[in-house]
Amino acid sequence: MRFDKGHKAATRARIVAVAAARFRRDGVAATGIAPIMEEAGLTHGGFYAHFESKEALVRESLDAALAQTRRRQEKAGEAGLRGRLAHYLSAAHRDAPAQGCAVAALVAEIARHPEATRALLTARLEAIFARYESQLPEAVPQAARRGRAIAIFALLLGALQLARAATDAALSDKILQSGIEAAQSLAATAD
Amino acid sequence: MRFDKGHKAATRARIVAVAAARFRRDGVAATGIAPIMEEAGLTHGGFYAHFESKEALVRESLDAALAQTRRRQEKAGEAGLRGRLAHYLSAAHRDAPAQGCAVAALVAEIARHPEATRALLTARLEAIFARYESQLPEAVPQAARRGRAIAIFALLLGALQLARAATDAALSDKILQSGIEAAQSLAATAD
DNA sequence: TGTACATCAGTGAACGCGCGTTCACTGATGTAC
DNA sequence: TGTACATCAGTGAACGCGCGTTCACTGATGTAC
Repeated sequence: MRFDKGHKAATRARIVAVAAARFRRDGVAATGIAPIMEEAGLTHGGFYAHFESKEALVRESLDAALAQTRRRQEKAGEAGLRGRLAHYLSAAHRDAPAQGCAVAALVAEIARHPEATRALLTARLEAIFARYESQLPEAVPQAARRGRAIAIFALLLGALQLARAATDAALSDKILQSGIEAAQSLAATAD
Repeated sequence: MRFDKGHKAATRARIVAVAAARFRRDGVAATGIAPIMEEAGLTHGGFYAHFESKEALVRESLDAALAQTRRRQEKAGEAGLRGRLAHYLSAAHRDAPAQGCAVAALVAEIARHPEATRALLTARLEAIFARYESQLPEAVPQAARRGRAIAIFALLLGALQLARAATDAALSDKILQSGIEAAQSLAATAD
């Protein structure tokens, strides 16, 4: 069969979207090419017409996932850093890893991936840090801003992971809440 | 052949030690039974005389890894919380995940594991939080102590993961340093 | 207008490989008689 | 003291399965003549 112009690009985008969700939900190593292609409505043989390797798909879908959550975070962050923190450490975010922050879901696994994938993540991290930094109150002095932004993001990411792993619901909620409070404290402290 | 009394227990401990290192270094999903057994000097067929399943080994080695690093952290923490933070976010810890904190290496992956494994991790997290809480300065009021301890650990864990993923050495060092400073700030703030 | 051919996204079978798990067997030693 | 047997940690081959990757092929449409 012959296809519409733009058909292949649409298929490719569908594969990336499926992969972005499944990698975050199940991890990269635990997710096969065949199940991804099947969920995209295709047979697995066609994969290599779109991507050079599984690792190339990892990079594409990591990028897509981060762009997706960035848009959502920007919206939540319109009301300031406080809204951004509450959004990141919400029960909804904890309970929907497939649609959530790819850094929280995959950073430890990607640290073991090839240089190219780690380099892409590093570039995206720089942008994330810059966004958090720009929302810090003016009272935080220039020299401390970048470090503070990094620490706040590390805290959010760690707390989200802990909250996801905990089997005790009360503890999980407590972790989220403690994370928000501590992040606010870090943002507000001037020294 | 017949073996010494205690031989089987020694073999079992060797398997657990190898697994504890490899799981932290490569992740659970990316580590096979056969390579673990081979590194322990055995053939893979004997595995099920020692463990009910791979998942049982995951639990045993998670426990062993946490007990090992706990001992090391206790030593670093003798000089107080400050020593503990510096030890956790040291370049040495970042560069040796196989011998480091199992929570930082595996929490996201374990969040996707069966209930029994997550429950074990949850119990160990409670103990970790309690240890951090006990080292907070007395100035931190009672009602805030537990949340503060949780947030500090989340911050350390997130910063260590970010530092491990970053390909830029200067950024990686900056992440560690920012984590230490922010954790100290969280520990010291009384409000 | 009608025929022949080129295009190319997707199919489906196959490649070698490692996975977790099972199981019949080995063989050195200890125990029973 | 000497023989027969029980023990059991570890071996090695095999199970079915899914992995990432390759490739000859399909078949509907567009283009050339």
